[in-house]
Amino acid sequence: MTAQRLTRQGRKRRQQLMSEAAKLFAHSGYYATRVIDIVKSAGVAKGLFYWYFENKETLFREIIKAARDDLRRAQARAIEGEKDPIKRISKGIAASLRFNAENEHLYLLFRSAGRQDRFAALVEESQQIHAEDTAAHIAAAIERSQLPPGDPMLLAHGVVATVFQYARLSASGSVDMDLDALCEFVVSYCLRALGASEVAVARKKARALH
Amino acid sequence: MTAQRLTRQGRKRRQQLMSEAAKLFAHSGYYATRVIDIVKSAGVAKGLFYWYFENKETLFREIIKAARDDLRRAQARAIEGEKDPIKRISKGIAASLRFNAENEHLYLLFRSAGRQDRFAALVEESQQIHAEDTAAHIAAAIERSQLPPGDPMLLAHGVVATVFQYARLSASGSVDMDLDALCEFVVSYCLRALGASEVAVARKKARALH
Amino acid sequence: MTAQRLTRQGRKRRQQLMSEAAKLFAHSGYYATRVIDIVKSAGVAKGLFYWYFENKETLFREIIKAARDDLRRAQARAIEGEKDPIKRISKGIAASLRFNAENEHLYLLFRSAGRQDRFAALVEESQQIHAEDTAAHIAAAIERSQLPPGDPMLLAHGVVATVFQYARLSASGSVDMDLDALCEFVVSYCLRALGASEVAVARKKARALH
Amino acid sequence: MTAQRLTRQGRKRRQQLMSEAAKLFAHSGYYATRVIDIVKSAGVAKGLFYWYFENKETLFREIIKAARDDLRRAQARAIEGEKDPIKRISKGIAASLRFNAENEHLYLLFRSAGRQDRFAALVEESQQIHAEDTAAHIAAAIERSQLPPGDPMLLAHGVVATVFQYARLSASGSVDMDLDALCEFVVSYCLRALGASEVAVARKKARALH
DNA sequence: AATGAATGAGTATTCATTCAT
DNA sequence: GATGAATGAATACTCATTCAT
Repeated sequence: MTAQRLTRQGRKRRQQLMSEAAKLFAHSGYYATRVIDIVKSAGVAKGLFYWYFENKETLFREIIKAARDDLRRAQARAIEGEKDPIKRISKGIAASLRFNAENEHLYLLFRSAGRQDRFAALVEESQQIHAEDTAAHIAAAIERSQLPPGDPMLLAHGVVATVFQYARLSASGSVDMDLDALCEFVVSYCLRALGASEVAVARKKARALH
Repeated sequence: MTAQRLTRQGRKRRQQLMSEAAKLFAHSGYYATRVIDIVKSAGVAKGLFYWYFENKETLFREIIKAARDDLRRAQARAIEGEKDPIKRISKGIAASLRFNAENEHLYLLFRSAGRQDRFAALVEESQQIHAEDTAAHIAAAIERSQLPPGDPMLLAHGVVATVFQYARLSASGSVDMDLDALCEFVVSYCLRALGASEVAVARKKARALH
Repeated sequence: MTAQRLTRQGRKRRQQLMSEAAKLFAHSGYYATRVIDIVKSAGVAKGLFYWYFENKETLFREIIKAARDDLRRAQARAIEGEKDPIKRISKGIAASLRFNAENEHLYLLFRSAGRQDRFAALVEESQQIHAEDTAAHIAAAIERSQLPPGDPMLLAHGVVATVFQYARLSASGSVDMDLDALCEFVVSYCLRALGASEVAVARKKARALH
Repeated sequence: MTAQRLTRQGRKRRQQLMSEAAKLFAHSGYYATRVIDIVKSAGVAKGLFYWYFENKETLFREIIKAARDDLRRAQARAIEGEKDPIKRISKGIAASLRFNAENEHLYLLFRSAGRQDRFAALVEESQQIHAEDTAAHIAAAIERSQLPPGDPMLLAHGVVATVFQYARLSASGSVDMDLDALCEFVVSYCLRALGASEVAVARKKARALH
């Protein structure tokens, strides 16, 4: 591979290779997917791979990052315009679950990455970003007393783990709920965990006292 | 390797190899740990590995299962004699966190396994077993109205994911709480998620009405 | 190795490897010939072997089959245009002996194969094909009363064994006849065994009676 | 292994190992039969093998020689007391076929040996011995004008090959004759090949002329 | 005699990467 | 841009043989 300016056809080819690779990585994991599998499924010769990519590892990282950004964008779109922090959290959770359902292979890819020690840092970093996004909303909610006091980042990590766990269960077919029901379940599970219901009860009580 | 009768020395050697292997697998992962690394770190010849184990993969699985069983035993010991379902859940969570803290390398090993596609099923299975253990207590708690109604397995999966997430954060040094504080935090987080606090509030209210 | 389109150079290289391998297998046998010996004697890197062949065993089988077909072709060429069954048998026998004399290494290869249990079936099969070729001529000769009645396949096996035995003796230098004399000897030996001379005598007698 | 005087039990054990080894070698061939297979099927530990035998190869040779001698003895017994050379040839052929039928595993062993380049000489030598036995009778028959003139060794090789070929076919189940019929067929096939029938015809004619 | 432990040389095969055309 | 050829380091696993007890 050389630093390069690609023609239109070149960009297309590169894109094609990435997309085939993503599928294969998602399905079989990093080690089990050989360079030759990728080029074969794109119908080109082995040597061409190195025209477009530096090596297998770099390609993998690139794919992972792209997947992560896609997910982030999906969340941003879902939250857009929503001001209430609790609702932002809820919508973000639902968007994650939906994204995973719709892009199962990106999700699998992400999981597969997390399974390779070489990429653990990358995934850790992604989860961190994710957690930070969530933590911001939690902090805002705490600020407005919609949630009881607590460390936003710490709580956010719990939420992220929960969402991923249920996305996994859903993808593996272990849960036979429809997507809407699952979203509703996970959202309320997380809100309870964050203490939203206690606050609601307390508020009611407070209001009653007046 | 062949079916065999081991002498005391043999059992010792086998044990030694397993333990060296566990450390290496935990530290470097399955692929990066070569058979030769294992025997070298035990100070014996290559061929001896195959006297005791069928192959690298089988050994790895064996180690994973042993680790899983160790964790389970630790939980069982912690819960022993405790009748109250909610307390069983709480003690189980704390035991898991403690076990991970004390046996960091077994924990890392477990994670490493989850990262290899070849062993995904094994880890999945372990998580399932784990979730079932937890689900039993949740069901009992619901039965006694200590928790609001819900699908025990579904809820259990959320708990398991949460516990593992925080064990991970703690192991990676991302949380600077001491172990006791962490246990307390995770326990209350999970109980809230399961709805324990709502029930408590409801009960209080009920009692107040009389 | 993967299904592939070979360039001219590729076909040439593949051919070269096969031919080097054939020599080595013939000389040292299957087990004693290592993949590295083959590539070394072709002056290429180890990995290239697996670009052209699936593995050592497959290559060996391929070579054996090629040798068998070569022999068959040599026989076919020798018989071509000959109508008389007895002469077809005779020419076939002579052609086999000549082929073995001229392609001693293919012959040795063939023997080497017969010596490996893994390939016994392959050689058995070849002998069968061989015997069938011969049996067809024997049947025709019986039909025309050039040979006394008998089971053609059964008789053919005797002929095949005899021919191979003498080819072996000749190759090992145990017989100090020239090739022509050997051919003559073996042909008449086999024809006698098939009963050709009795028939000839009977015919003479019959003619004498008229 | 050390030069040794064995106790009664020792001789028994050694015999047992040889017999198990013979079966395994016959069934799977030299390379495919591992030392461990031998000791296992005798129910003893690996190390014991080297108490009784120098190594695998030596054992194999020993077994081969024993098998060859058994066959020779069987032939000698069959011929014993028979004075007529032609009948000695016939009885020898029949005895060989019968021996192979009755001791299929020794026969297979012998074949297996012939298939290994390391033992080719051993088998060649055995065939030579065999051929010499037969050649002696052929020479005697020629002497008495029971067979037409010819090189006895050369002819004997043809007979040996034929006998082995049919023994093989019979063992592999390719011929569905009973043993007696097969003996009769092979005997007359060989006698024809040696020219016995021509001589008989010539004699008849000669007698007629008087 | 007998056992099970230990050795280590030997070999096939894989696969990312580079090269020549 | 594209192809197929070529490289070679890396690694799991086998098995005859020897050793200590």
